[in-house]
Amino acid sequence: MTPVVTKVERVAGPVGVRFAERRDELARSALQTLSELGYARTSLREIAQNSDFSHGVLHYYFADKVDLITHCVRLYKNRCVLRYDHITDQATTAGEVLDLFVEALTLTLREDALIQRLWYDLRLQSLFEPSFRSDVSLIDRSLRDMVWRVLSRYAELSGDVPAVSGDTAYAIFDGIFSHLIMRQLSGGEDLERLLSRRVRLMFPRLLKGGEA
Amino acid sequence: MTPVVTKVERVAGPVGVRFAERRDELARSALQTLSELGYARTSLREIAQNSDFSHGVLHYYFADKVDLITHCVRLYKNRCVLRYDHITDQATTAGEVLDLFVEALTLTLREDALIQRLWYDLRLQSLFEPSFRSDVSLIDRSLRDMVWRVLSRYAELSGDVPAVSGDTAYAIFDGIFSHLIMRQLSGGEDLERLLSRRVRLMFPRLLKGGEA
DNA sequence: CGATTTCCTTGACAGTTGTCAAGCTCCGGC
DNA sequence: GCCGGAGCTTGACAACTGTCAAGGAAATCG
Repeated sequence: MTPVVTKVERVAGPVGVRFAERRDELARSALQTLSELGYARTSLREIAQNSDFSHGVLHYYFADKVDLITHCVRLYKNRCVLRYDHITDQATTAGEVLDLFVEALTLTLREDALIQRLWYDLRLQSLFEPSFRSDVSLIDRSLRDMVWRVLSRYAELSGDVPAVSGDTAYAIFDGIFSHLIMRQLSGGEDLERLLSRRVRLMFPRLLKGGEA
Repeated sequence: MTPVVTKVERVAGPVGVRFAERRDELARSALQTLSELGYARTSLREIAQNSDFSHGVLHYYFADKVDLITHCVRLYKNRCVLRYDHITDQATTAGEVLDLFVEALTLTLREDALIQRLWYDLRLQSLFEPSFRSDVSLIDRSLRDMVWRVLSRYAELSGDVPAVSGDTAYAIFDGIFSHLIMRQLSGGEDLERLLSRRVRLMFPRLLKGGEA
């Protein structure tokens, strides 16, 4: 649980900015705690305990629990999409697209497995708690678009055309990736190699390949 | 929440059997409540309220909450695998395998979406709560094997060979199916058609297709 | 029929939860 | 330098949680 107890220092800047920055800081801390314990097991008091503040602060900066978690989800989104943004711009060959995509996925698998698990958790919770739904489905769409951009670019540089829709492609890679995340968190080994193999195997199979 | 308040009637048979049957009955009722509210929002009292019994009974038949939910998961497994068992035996052509598989998936999408959502929920919870892990991963393996049997049979009847491992095939169809379940529960329309299209599109692409 | 086991209800417990209000501390402006 | 308010802590609340024990009802068996 790693309770980091540093000195609370008041940040500079106008009131509105300070408020927004504390919100972000608290949400980042909450994101950490949530990713370790999961939605069902995380209380506001636990979140506060793992931050530099006491539990009352959370209601000074957030209206209620839903407000906080919603803000966490929004924060996650920014971090998440960032890692995949450069791929389509930077790559000049189909192989390069694939390499960069695999590299980005590998990095996420290696370093952000807990956050990823939390994303799967919150996405599911949004099916029970409609308050989260709009924020979650916004992220979901942006992930789908990311996958679609990558696949489209890969197809384009291969002189081909995708054989599946963006939704389908996203669902497929989401399935492959989430299963590897789950295996990793269950103590699996050598999953980065599996990830690379599976993604590289699937990409060419998602193109039309000249056939009607 | 549909609280069904019927008369409690004592079942016949020897003590051991009666005990097991009450356990199943309570677990089935719990399964219903869990699938409506989700793991995080379901309490033992809520489960009891939606059954014909009072909340004390649960501790007469189950050691604790984990014991109950574990039993729920086991019950789910039996119901789940049943629907896909006949496919590989019954089908005599590749097209028939595909038809029966799509039909079974469609039925689950249409009638068991809530239970399916619960399965995804509990599978994720098992990543936080190791007590569930062994039961969950047992079901996960049996689902993977089911998908693998279907794909293998499809390949065999096509005079071909699968191009992907059982894990990969399961991950892909799990991704496709779970995304459709989520969309359905978010109020999506015409998803059975999408399901059929996507599964039929993917099957031939998961075969070697004569190439090395 | 009476006694005993089985089954179930009720009520209570200690702990936890989200929420909020009273009040403290300390910075920034007058 | 002092005062107002922003920022934070503390403590309290009602509701809810899993768990358990005492005891009643009902069926079974001698």
